[in-house]
Amino acid sequence: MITLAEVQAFCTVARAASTPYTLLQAVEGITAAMGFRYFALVHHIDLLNPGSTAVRLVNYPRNWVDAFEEGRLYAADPIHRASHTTTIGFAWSKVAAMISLNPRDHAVLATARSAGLGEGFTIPAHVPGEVNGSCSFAMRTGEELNAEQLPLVQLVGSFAFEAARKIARATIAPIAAAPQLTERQIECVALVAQGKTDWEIAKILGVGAETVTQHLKDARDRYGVTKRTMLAIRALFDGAISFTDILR
Amino acid sequence: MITLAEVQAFCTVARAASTPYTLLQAVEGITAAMGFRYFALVHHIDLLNPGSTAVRLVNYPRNWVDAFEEGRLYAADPIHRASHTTTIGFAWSKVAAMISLNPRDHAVLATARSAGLGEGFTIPAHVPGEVNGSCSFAMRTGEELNAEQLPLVQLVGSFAFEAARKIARATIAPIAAAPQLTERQIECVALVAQGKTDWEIAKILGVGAETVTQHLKDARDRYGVTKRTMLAIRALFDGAISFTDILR
DNA sequence: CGATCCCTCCCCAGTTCTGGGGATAACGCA
DNA sequence: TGCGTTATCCCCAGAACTGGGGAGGGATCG
Repeated sequence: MITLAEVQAFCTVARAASTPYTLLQAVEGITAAMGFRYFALVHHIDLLNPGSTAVRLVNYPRNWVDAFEEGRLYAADPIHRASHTTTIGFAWSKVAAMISLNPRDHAVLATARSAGLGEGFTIPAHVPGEVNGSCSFAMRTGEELNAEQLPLVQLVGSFAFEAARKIARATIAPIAAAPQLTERQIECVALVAQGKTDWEIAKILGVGAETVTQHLKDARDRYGVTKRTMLAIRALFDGAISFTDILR
Repeated sequence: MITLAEVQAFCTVARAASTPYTLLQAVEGITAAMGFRYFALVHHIDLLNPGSTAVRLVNYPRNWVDAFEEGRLYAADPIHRASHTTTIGFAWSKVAAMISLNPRDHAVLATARSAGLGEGFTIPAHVPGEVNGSCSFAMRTGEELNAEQLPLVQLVGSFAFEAARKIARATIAPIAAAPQLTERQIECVALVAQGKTDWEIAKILGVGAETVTQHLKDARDRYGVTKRTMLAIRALFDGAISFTDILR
């Protein structure tokens, strides 16, 4: 049984880790200390740039990893799918109650079992605008989870993922400084992000359609982009608008 | 100083709570036990929107809540914005290092302080396809956080939010079940998010422009949207694409 | 006072999207 | 074998966007 003090120590180490290798060692250590055999700290795919900035620390059995990649299971993996429906960790044995499993899912789970993966616990990690991720810990086939310590396992998973995320993010070049939009421009951009046309935005704001067109023209200029889609995404990225503004 | 056992007890109670009131009482109790005075367990949505059934358990000072709603600060609240950039809890004093604060943000924070809200700690909660949420705990002005116990506070926040989410799930309309796009569709959407035209995307993918148009047509259909801007933002929100795919 | 910024409105030409309607071929699944 | 899904290509008409140009009024600031 792991203690809170050990978790806090791991937290400190993880937070200070500046390379994947440092973090990997820390995760290996705490995985064993928690009584687990395997871990997988991953972003759920990055189809466009595989490997580049995506988080990926795994010590699963080799034959399972191979099967996973060969079968392109990352998008369909039921554990990953289940992790997209919750904010806290869950035991793999509870997955059937979280999502509906199709025959293919059962096949995936069976393959995992035959590769030596037993019961596991997965902590989801989502940030709007980032590929979904998760941190999983697993036993060998036949061993049982210690339900008592699962809250601590969840903490470890959260800290581990955030540490990996920070390391991955550090490798990304900073984007150009965010220009300041005027209030009116922000209102227009927020409505653009909702898929409104210039005419609709004009009605909503109570001004002429040409005025809206002009505000968006100016806003595009400030960001140095030529498409309203890019405008919306840049504004979203630097916080000029938020998902909260857009989706209801 | 709260103990792990107390957190686990709260976890059990929260998990079993079936009404907002039961949960509210549990949260009130643990808030005090952790040495906090205030809590806010909320979905980040338009609070004034009538008929909204989102999570909302708050005991912040009355005058702050009023100012918050009157000024429609929920969308711009820097604490909420900061919570959209991380997977783990953070102290409010660290917000300036997480996002860039504009004059309006400083005004919001000043208003909060003058309403009696001191230092606080916020645990983000995001599920793909659902509105963002968070669980915050705050002290009175002048009191200090106990850094030692923040990991436990984070656990409490996570469990509390998930419990509230479960209670509200029956009544919350998800933004829409996140549809699964095909690989090709995702590639097209990612390039759309970069501001590329159909013709440019066609060149990049080495297919005809009509094919790209068709993929985007299909993708829009799956999300039930009519504009490519909305398509890009929805795909971004539920993790089909990410900012790192888009911005260099 | 002039300079600068913001909001408002207008015109125009060309490009790009969007929503209809088609079609063919490959693949896996039942 | 047939059925569904995916990827590829095609046509068209109308709506929407984009990048030029210009102009007036109000506010602020030095």
